Amino acid sequence: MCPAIGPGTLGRALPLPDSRKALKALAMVTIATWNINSVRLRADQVERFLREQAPDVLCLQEIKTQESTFPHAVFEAAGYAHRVVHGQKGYHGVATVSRLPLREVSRHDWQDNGEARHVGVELLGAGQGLIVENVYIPAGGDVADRDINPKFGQKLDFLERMTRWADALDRPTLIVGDFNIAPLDCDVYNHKALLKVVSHTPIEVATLGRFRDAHGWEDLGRRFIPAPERNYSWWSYRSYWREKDQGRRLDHMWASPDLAPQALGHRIVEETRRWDQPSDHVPLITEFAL
DNA sequence: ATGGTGGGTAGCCCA
Repeated sequence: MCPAIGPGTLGRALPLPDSRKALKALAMVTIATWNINSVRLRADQVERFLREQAPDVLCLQEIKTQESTFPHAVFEAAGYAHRVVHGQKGYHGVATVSRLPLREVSRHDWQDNGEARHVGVELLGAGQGLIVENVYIPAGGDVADRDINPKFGQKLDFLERMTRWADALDRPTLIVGDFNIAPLDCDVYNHKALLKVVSHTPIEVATLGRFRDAHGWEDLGRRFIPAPERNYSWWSYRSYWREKDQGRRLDHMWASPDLAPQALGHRIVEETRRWDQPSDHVPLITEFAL
């Protein structure tokens, strides 16, 4: 008779799931974000960006169109066969396009007003299981007082709702997009001059800080380009601001604590701001080993 | 320091 082999003994001798995980090659995945300010007007610029930079995933904000008029053919021809579009006619709108398979997992409306400002996806191929949240936080109007300017209050409320949501997240997550807030003193060209300017007011910075702390997000832009190095992502269209390099860091890529160690590099593609008829924002790209 | 730009849309709204 063969000696009995207990299943527990066998299990300890061959911990198969862990072994397979350790042997699996890491996938290099690059993810980009760009407020494009009309994807139809600048479809050729997006195509050029994809050709020159070749990110695996691109998160777009301010596409300014609905799903039915999104320039799908341009992305299809460029090899971005996987697309999730949360659009609306004329305003706002976000889309995530990818060379890797993905599926939509969230389509939040943090203001309950129908504005299309957030879409989340899960990667299914390389980088399988990673959640990529693509968000376009409201600009907030001109006056930093919610009693005078309801849009400013809506911006803060949007962030508070995202904060309660982020507190409960339990999967590796990257959140990217146009946050419309420059949080650090060195994220604007003149900290003191912008303290009362929407995008850099102390209450916005504090509210964004609570969102960060709710999940322990790591600001990849400042991990790879440490303060106080210049790190702008947006310049006004007005020529005298551009000429003086009066920019702000409004666009961000933040990693959850379990994802952050897998980020290998990060850069700003500032040259797009010098193309003809550019977006007022430039793209950011992060490379991960997943 | 400045909406004195730029986009969408259709008689202004949004950034």
